[in-house]
Amino acid sequence: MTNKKYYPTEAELEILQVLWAKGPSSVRLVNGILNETRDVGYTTTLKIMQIMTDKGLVTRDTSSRTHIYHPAVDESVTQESLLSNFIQKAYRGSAMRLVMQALGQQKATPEELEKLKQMIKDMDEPTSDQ
Amino acid sequence: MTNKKYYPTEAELEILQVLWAKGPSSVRLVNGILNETRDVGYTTTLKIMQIMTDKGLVTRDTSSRTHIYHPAVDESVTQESLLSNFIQKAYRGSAMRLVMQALGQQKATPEELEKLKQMIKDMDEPTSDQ
DNA sequence: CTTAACATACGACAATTTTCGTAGAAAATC
DNA sequence: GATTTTCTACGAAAATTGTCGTATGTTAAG
Repeated sequence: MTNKKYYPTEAELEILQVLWAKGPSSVRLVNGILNETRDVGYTTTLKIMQIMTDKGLVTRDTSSRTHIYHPAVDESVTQESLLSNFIQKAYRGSAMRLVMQALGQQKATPEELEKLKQMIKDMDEPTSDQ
Repeated sequence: MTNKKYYPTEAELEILQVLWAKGPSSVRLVNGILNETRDVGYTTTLKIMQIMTDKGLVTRDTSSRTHIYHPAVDESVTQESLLSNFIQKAYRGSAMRLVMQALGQQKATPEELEKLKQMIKDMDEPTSDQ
């Protein structure tokens, strides 16, 4: 069932994170990494990755016996899509409120702060305005 | 089953949003508001609110026939808890990346921008540091 | 008083997601 | 070449969440 647009489920997202971080990988490798943080059976991971193939979230190279899975959706695009859904559900659409809370929750590196300042400056003085 | 700490599910969160916005309310009122945006049966809403009572997400005044439900968890606390979970799941813990994307996604009012600048200033020059 | 409207309780079904056992083929090891 | 290991495929159970029908009682209307 290709074509439709899917939100990854939680387990699927976990797998996508691995693929985004490590690049194209086998089921065994992905399962190994998942098991660093929690117990998951090998066939469980396999099954979910097969489902993800059906959904079009990943593609796979089946030319050798051990299939190699590639992420088929972009990390940023997926994150933004999940984010806008999350903002709706948890913050009734107020992205700013989320930003404030997120800022309060974590320390930023000097580089990040610099980038932040720049973004805010840009929002403050719109370059393409009339 | 009181005592344990629960993440509200999506449907539960929707109901909490109503209670946070409108204050203590009856099932009928909550269901009415939910039906402004989607179809939900009355007993569906009732059932979920009963479950929420068991979980301790709401309390209820049963002194009159029509029970009045009160939110039992704080909006900000709940949001922050959901947020930190979301940052883990979707951003591998990088709150800053989420902030950047959220900022790019929405316009801010001048007041919000001002508050943002202030927050960043505070992060930049920690007041209580040695 | 009888009937209709409205409330809660509860059980069970449905949909979605996660889990894993088992079968069978291919590869590696002994 | 026999055995063990390592794959994929697949079906089906388990867990979670959302849905609603039905029973039953209470209040309001006729």
